[in-house]
Amino acid sequence: MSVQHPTIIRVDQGRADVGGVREGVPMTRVQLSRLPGDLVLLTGDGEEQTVPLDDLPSLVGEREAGPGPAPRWVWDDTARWYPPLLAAGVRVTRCHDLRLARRILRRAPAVDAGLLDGDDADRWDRLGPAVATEPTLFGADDTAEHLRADVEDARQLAAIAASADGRRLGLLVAAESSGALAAAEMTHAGVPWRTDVHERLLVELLGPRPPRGARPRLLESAADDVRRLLAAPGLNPDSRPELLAALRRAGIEVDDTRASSLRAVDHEVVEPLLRYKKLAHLFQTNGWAWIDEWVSRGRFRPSYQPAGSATGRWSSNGGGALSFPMQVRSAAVADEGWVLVVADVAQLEPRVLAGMSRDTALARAARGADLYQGMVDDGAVATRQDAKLGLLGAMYGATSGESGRMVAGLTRRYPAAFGLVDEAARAGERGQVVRTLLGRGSPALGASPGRWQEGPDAPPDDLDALDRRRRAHGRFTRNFVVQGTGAEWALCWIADLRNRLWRLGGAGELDERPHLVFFLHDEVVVHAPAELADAVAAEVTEAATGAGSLLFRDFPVDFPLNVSVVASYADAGKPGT
DNA sequence: CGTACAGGTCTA
DNA sequence: TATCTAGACCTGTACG
Repeated sequence: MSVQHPTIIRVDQGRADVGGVREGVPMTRVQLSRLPGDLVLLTGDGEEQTVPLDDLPSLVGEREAGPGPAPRWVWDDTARWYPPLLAAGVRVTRCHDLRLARRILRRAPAVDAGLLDGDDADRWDRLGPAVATEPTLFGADDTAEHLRADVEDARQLAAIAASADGRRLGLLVAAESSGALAAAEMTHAGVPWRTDVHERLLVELLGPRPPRGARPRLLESAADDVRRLLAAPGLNPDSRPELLAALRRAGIEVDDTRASSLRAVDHEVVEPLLRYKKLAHLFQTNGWAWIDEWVSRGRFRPSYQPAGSATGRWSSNGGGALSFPMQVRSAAVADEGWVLVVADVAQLEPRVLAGMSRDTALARAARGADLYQGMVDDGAVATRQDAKLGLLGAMYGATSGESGRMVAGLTRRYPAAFGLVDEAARAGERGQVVRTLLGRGSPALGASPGRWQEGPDAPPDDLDALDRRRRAHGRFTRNFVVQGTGAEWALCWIADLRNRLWRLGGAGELDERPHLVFFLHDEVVVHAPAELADAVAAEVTEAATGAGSLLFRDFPVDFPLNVSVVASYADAGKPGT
């Protein structure tokens, strides 16, 4: 029934091990399909087997333990299958996430979409991400019931094999699937969190925890100061109209109540008002209620959604992992005898741009720890700040101002790199699809999840609006190729790192060994026994090198890391980008 | 009454 | 002469 394709990803340099695929060793694929009545259908190697859902963890655990190589588990959604396995203490080496892979293949320009048609194709297309819930073996949610993983797997493998971009798409799908494993594992393990430290911080800044619905004491006193200085006794500072009116009455002319606008005003109310806003934000987004909801058993467990944004970057739908505020990072503290190894890539996207455009001049500037300084040393720009402005302008599509002027000058110096983003922008303006290095396609012009996407009044009839829209889409596609390829680099990085950490030692479960606890675009946090700190730091660095050679093969681009070994996340050194 | 949006603040 | 990318999430307010 199942079609066997040896999906071997050749790794040309380094020993990066993205999908857990070792060179030359064909992997056995085992497809898991949910059947009615709490049953699971296992297929693969031409065999079929039906087992009760409850038996799955032990079955998977045995295959993972050996003696032979662990299979690649093929399932509809990692977020649906993996949390229960983790809860049962079972770690999986490799998988193929059919939902994520299908989204990639559906949009990939290099894939023949017809090869993805067939039984239940529309249901596969509509499959949304499983919501992270309690790690029980499936709830009442049966949206994926009856979907045959083996049938879909065969379609996807055929589509990849037939594509001119097959090697790259194969790598992308493997990396994406590994990322999904890492995401589930990070939510499972969680960031070590000292609630007592967090609460002490809250009490210090806000006062004791107030009863439900009330403001904490120091927040209320900031509000009182504002009311007094504006002579507005009943003012609710949370209400924009009220606040704006009160400011005007006091002779303060501002168009909005943003902190940056207020800072420009010379008036004694500014200080308490800014203080109020800062404290209110802390109270509302990372206060006691946040602890209640997102911290359990000493761990902060945000939920990640791999490829949640169009570019392939992860998004988050709970816990706010994407805006993990600096202010409370001091509560992220390693366990006794353990450390946090925090690593982030310096200037990821400019480096990725140098690699994908094979711009030798920019790659030369990227040699070393500071790409912007490299551009200065190269004589391309006068200052580091100019280099940064120019590069960011090129990647974001700046046309005016200081940034826009820098772009013009740098285009002559780095024609390949700047030409690549320019071409992506022009393609987007023409309404064409662009792709990342590994072949992820951008959403079509009308289909972007924007505010105007559909409805009878969708196409603006005036030409100005239409033109603005096309240019905005051009800026989007311009950024898409770089941000998306950056996301692919990061995916390869954590996929490889995840396996390196597992091999690093220990015999226990995932959270008894060095393991990933946090990932955010270009930064990772590993929780590890103190005596393994140096080894972890080395693996993090080697994984970064491996990711570079996976993406750019023989074209040399440096990806230097800032690595800190710390007790508390707040102590991690973060040199500016 | 519930939902949608606007405006704000945080992140890379 | 001008807003230069991608997100989450909170509140108050307008709307159906």
